[in-house]
Amino acid sequence: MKKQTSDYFAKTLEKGLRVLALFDEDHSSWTLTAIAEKVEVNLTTAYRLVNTFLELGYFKKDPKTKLLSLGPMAIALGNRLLRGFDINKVVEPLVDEAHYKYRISIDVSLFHRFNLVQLYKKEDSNTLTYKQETVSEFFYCTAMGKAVLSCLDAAEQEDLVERQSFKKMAENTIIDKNILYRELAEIRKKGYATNNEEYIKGLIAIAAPILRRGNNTPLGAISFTTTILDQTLVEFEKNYALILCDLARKIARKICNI
Amino acid sequence: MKKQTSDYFAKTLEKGLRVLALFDEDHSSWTLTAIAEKVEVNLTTAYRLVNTFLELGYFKKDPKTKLLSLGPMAIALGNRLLRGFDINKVVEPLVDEAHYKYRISIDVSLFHRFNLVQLYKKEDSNTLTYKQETVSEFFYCTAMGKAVLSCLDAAEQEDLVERQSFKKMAENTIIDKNILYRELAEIRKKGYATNNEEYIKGLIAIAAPILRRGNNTPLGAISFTTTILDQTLVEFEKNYALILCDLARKIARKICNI
DNA sequence: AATCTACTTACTATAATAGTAAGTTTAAGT
DNA sequence: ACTTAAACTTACTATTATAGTAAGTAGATT
Repeated sequence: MKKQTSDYFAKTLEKGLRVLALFDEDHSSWTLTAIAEKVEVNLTTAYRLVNTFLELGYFKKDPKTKLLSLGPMAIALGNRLLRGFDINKVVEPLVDEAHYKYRISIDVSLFHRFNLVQLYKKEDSNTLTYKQETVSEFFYCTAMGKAVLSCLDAAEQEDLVERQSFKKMAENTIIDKNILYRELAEIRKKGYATNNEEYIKGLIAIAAPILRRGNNTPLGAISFTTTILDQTLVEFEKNYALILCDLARKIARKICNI
Repeated sequence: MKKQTSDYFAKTLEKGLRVLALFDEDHSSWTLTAIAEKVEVNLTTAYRLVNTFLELGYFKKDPKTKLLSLGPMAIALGNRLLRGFDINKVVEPLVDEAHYKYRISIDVSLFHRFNLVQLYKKEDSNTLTYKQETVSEFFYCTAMGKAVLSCLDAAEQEDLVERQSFKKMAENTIIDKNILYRELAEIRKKGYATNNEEYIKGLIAIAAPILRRGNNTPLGAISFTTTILDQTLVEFEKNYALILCDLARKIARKICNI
């Protein structure tokens, strides 16, 4: 969080966006009270925001239950936002191609303000899957997170590591900073990171950083995911590590200018 | 446009949403001045809104050109909005299935406040395509528009017809209201509408209304689109009209409660 | 160097919003 | 059917955020 007390910051807009961001596939409807609580605004303020969304067609309200959910205009906006993002035009076809060729679950995220923001995801429909956060702060226990961490300079790396919760997510979660630092050094040499059931039991992944051209700072990361029911991590690495790193470089080359 | 002078309408939020909605695949970057003009706000106001989006990560700004484009948070929002809309969960698989089975371009839109808002689209990648608006007010010259018009009651139908511009979009565009009314009556009987190069030269389509259960008012429409390079309208109708109407009914059955 | 254009900042009157509190509706329990 | 509680809606104002004017700055172009 920054200052945001500047003369040039529209607070009402920020609150509105926070309301809008409450809605996702697991939370497709909300009560007014819940919105007011989550966004931390007065009930009347929440009412005004919600009413604005209703008037504009972004929300709809069940007349009986008063439950609020997204309306047609929200979809139109969602469509536009995804298509209006120039990177998507580049990343989508590359990811789709690899997905159809190798039949694996692929995920591309951008590194942004201490978060990994999901840009594009392609899942194999015949495999187990897991709920992916669109904005995640789990750098210490995910392949993508470690991939990004590994190629930050020392100061930034430490800064980000210090922000981690080091909560034990699964049996293999690394909760010792020193072990993590050692692994990060190795990842940097190898060029890609692994997730050996460190986030969710049974879930394994490999991920490579997508590097900015020139200064080699991480722009984001790409990961391949599967489960131990399908193959072992060793097999997975042997089969796909090269392809993964190659794809990461391809994407980096195409989106030099962000 | 409604009153919107109510105590319970957040004007700043509305303006912000108007700014956000400027971005789409054809307009992925804007100058501040252009935004101020389009949204019809003072330059300073535009600056404040834009700055808010920048602070929050929804926009990014090219430091050299000052051009504004969407940032990672906008993608995250786009993803959430599309996934948070419960109807999508129902419509997507049905449309995808039909698309893969018949290899045609399918478009599902919702009827909302005198507009058709695109909900989901699946295009055949090997055919010619056209720029599709996510929100369109062309009811008189599109198959989906006519499909929706055809099943409104007399008063609403007239209301909506009166709102049309009747601009000559292509050679076959219907610009005579009486001819349109006659065609709408026929469409109602047939159960689906056609577009015989009335919107864009070479583009043909068939569309069926998606009807609310119970009162039979139109909730939206579904269309199949192709070009005259691929088949004639007569062939297209013969091949797909039944499938189309069937799919419309299937979707209607699933989304009874919106 | 001069000029133009587009962006950024400063300042303040005005209009928008936050918050309190008082209605109102709806649902559930008696 | 009546009572109560919870959630939503509306009314009212002090306060604050925002709009708009205007001045200043940076970058590009001549």
